[in-house]
Amino acid sequence: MPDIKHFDPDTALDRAVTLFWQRGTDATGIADVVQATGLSRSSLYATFGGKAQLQAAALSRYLELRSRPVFEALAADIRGVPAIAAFFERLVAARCAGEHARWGCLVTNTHATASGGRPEIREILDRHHDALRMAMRTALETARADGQLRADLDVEAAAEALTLQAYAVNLRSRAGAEAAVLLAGVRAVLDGFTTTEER
Amino acid sequence: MPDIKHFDPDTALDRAVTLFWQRGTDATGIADVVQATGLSRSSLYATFGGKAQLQAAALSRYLELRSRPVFEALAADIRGVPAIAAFFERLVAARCAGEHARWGCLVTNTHATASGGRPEIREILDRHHDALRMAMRTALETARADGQLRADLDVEAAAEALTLQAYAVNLRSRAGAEAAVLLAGVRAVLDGFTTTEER
DNA sequence: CCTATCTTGGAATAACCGTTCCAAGATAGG
DNA sequence: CCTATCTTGGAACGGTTATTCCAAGATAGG
Repeated sequence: MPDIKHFDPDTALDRAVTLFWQRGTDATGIADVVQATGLSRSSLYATFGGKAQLQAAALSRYLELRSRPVFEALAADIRGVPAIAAFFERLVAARCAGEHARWGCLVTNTHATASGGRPEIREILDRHHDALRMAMRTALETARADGQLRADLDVEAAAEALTLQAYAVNLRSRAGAEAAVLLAGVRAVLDGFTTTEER
Repeated sequence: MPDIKHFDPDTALDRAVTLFWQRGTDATGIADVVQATGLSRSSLYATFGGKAQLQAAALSRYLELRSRPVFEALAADIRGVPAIAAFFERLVAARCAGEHARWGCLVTNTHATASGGRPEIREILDRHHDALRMAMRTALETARADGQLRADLDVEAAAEALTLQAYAVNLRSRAGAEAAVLLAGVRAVLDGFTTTEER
């Protein structure tokens, strides 16, 4: 009996993700979302229920659609250290050039915002952090099994360090940092983890 | 002949710094600054000239008063790698406990905000980045002269890497990261830079 | 003491924020 | 085709935003 939605919620959510990602969540108004999606305020509120929930949904969708696949590719890459290097090369490239250049990472950006303190948002930030850290750990363990790593390296700590390094790359790229500089920094960390023979 | 100011501009600016640092610049309204400083809107605008300029002044003051002294202490510390380790230990301690716990770093936070794109703000961010990187480089060169570093370490790249690591510590601490985890990550990076005999 | 000149307090303003509401429109089962 | 039920467009709302303005007050040189 009832009417059905005249639009695709996921498509609309993707538009919101783009806005929040590029301009910043706090700087993006509902009016901007209305204009970008083409749908009305009524439909927006009926579907997502307010800006806070829309932000949480957008952040979660960014994590699952933008971050997760890359993390899974890293964890599945059996090359070890070269897999991690490739991850960072593609990360830096995406952050400094192309369609999303200088946008940073929506999750990383959210860390510094006021909304980053809300429990529901915080939970997504932690989920993102754990996902990346675990992927790094898997890649490092593969590298260890292949004898690519220093014997005394703490894999757990190294995974955390690389995850932190990725956050900083996201952050600094938004402020215009050069790709070569970011890559050199990442490589310095990675080189410190590998065996002398590997270098 | 004219009247003089009935307040100390620097004291008022410090109050603004505290607000921007804790709550976030975008989330802090002029009304909040008025209340925290105790002075009126007229005096605020006559002295600082609008929120954008107030933000730039506050960010610059944070850099000179909060960051710069710590950077200079790092550069002046002749211990080398232990000096860098001490820098990070105090950083993590300050970010996770005490008066400013979970506030992050005002400069780091600003990277992710919309205002971080404005040229005047961007210039301060770069100034901060260069200051920390140079301090790291000086400490690393001291360490190198003392034979504490791996022979093939690129000091320039290592300084960038440590600077990036500091940003990530600032960022993640605001989201509630544990001090021990952050320290372990930092130590993993630092251990990778030192000679095997030092470990 | 007087007056030119700045500072100060606080009201006023216009734009914008997220959110709500309701009449009109669209849909699909009966 | 009819109708119950949801969706949609768009106006409206109260609150907050940064900013401006002006009369009243304070200051210090003459």
